[in-house]
Amino acid sequence: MSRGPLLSGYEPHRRPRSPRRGRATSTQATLRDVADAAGVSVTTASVALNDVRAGVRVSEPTRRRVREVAKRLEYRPNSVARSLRTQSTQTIGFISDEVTTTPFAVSMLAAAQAEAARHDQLLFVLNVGVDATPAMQRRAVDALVEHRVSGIIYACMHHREIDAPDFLPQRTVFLNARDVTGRHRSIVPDDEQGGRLAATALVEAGHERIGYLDDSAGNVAAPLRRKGFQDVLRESGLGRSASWERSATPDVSGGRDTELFFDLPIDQRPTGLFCFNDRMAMGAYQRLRRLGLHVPDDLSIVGFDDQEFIAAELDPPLTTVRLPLAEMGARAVQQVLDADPATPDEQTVRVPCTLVRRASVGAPPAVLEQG
Amino acid sequence: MSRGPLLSGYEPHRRPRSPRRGRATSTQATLRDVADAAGVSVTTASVALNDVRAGVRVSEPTRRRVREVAKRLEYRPNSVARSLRTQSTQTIGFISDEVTTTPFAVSMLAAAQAEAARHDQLLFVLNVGVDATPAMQRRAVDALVEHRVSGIIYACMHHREIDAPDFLPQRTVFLNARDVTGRHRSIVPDDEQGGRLAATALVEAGHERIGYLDDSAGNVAAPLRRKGFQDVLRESGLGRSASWERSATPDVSGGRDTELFFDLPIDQRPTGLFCFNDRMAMGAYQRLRRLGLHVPDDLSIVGFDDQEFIAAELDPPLTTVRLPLAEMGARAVQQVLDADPATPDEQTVRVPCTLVRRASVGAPPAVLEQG
DNA sequence: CTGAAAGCGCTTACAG
DNA sequence: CTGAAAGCGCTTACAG
Repeated sequence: MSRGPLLSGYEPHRRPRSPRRGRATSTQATLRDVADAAGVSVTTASVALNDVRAGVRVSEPTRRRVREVAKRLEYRPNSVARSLRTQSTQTIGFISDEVTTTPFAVSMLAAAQAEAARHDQLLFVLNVGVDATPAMQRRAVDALVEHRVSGIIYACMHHREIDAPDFLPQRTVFLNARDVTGRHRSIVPDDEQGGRLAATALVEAGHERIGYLDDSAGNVAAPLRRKGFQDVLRESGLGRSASWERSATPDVSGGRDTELFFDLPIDQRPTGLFCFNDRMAMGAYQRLRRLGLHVPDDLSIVGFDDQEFIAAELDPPLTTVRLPLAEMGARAVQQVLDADPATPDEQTVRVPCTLVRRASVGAPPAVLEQG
Repeated sequence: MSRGPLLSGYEPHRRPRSPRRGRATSTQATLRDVADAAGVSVTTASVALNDVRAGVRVSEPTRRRVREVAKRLEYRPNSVARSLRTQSTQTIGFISDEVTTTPFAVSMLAAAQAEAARHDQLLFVLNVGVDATPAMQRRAVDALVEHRVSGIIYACMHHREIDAPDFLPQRTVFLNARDVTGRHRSIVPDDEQGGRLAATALVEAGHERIGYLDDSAGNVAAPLRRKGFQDVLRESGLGRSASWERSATPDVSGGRDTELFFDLPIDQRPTGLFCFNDRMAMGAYQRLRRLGLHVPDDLSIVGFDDQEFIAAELDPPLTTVRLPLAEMGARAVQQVLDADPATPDEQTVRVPCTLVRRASVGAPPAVLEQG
């Protein structure tokens, strides 16, 4: 029954309505077109194509015929009509606080989209700046609500805490941000556990004096990472010294321009350093280089983020903690689609980080061992 | 007329239909709800809210009343219904060949979304891998077509040439890719002009022997950049030598592991180097460093891409050519929305690159001048 | 197994 | 200036 390609002749429409129908150009075939061409009712065509109660609702030959016609006419169901009828668009809104703008956290988006596709959902992606006014945010949310998305994911580039505005629909989940009102579910990385990972990597390599280059910009991740880091040091019975801790802007210049501990007597300086993020670590590399020092011979370094094009490309490649951004993105979609609201104590999901071992961690300098 | 917040009482629905309507929870108000509460017909409510022929179609007092009620009920028009009726979803599909996955070209997406918002359009974002089979691509396109997007943007991470599959709707535009069938419009960066920019920067700094580290991976941008580069050298009356040209994989290792020209006699080596991209330039930095050489004192370097977190963060910061990704993304949306199909010779839009001057270009080493 | 009918929530001629 | 009616393209009781 292959009567040639695209839009070949079939029985003319019985439909008397629009005279515009020349069918010359590529008007999309409707379900009615299919039904007419197959000689069945629209009801039957619908059922046949959707396989509702397959085999019993519609006879197999009819089903086949409808499907063949649909194929021949290149029928594509109109999900707009379907959505209106079923009161369900297969659609999720993804609002981002710059994640689409900054390469940094884009894997959240990619993973969210992939997970959405797995559930036959499409993603509307909307970028509002970090500095968006409430009015701008509201406009973004409204656009999504008007399109009747089944839920909204509000994603942030950096782990943040947010006082959720009240114009957000019930079915909103925060991604890489925690809603402090507790009204919405939140998915965040487990920064504290990540900090533990970093410290552990250094401790296990034999370091006993470990410094920390902290963030001075007030990221909510900072105290968490620091806590995990310090807990491990304490549990390992290692000392701490205020002179081993520094803080700076969380970027390359922060890492490069911060004076480290090389003014300390050689037997009192840290032999390992944990940096709040990879960019600071990159800056620390640059500073060491200017000092004629080497990683990891003179100083072992652990970063945070496993940032693409940085961590793996540094010389030597950086050992770092990887944020579970992809998993977080996927989880966000699952949460949005998940019917039952989480119990209160499950409102915040913390996804664990992983350690990526590369070449920036080595044993402590031998000369210092005996110091 | 502020009768309290959300869903406060108004005249009960005359609508006898669904008994499900408890209105207890947050059911979205419909236009009919608004009309009932305002004591007008649905027609009038629609016209009042949409400002059709403002002032003449509906009296000002009526208009105001309807709007007040709409506000009180937190009415949000249902664009699904509107789309079905008007046969126009305000929606564009953005299919990406990994752009959402790789931080690299994400600004195309961000700019496209911003431009779309400017036209009251929402973007469906879909990521298909570079290695997606035709069947997978088709599924992505179908999903978009079923949602009746008004057009599709097919974005590629790297400048490519594509033989457009025939299942793409007419209104598709390629972004960062050229459709070789000529059936669709394409927006690409002007790599040749970018190559000219790079060469010019070096020539103007006084370099007379300029090397090129080319891409060996077959990127379509490579011959274009090389041509622009070489044209400028020729026009400047500078010589060329095969021994000044190398090619390697377009990443950090490619730049780092390629032997440059330091085996040549000092008065015959290039004093400037143009790298196919920033990552190769980053690799070249690393190699020079191992050789104990400095940028730009020993070698001036120009990259390509102005890649975030790399170009500006290198030590010294890299002079490079910036791809007009944001402008390209915005143009793509304009093209999709643009009713009149371009004339054949306008099928491909080439957007110019810009030079970003930083610190990796200096004068040629003095010692070599006299060579 | 099949079809006629209602209705999702809008917009837009059309008639008053 | 206002409203009743049709219809966008589907799905889904409901009745045969």
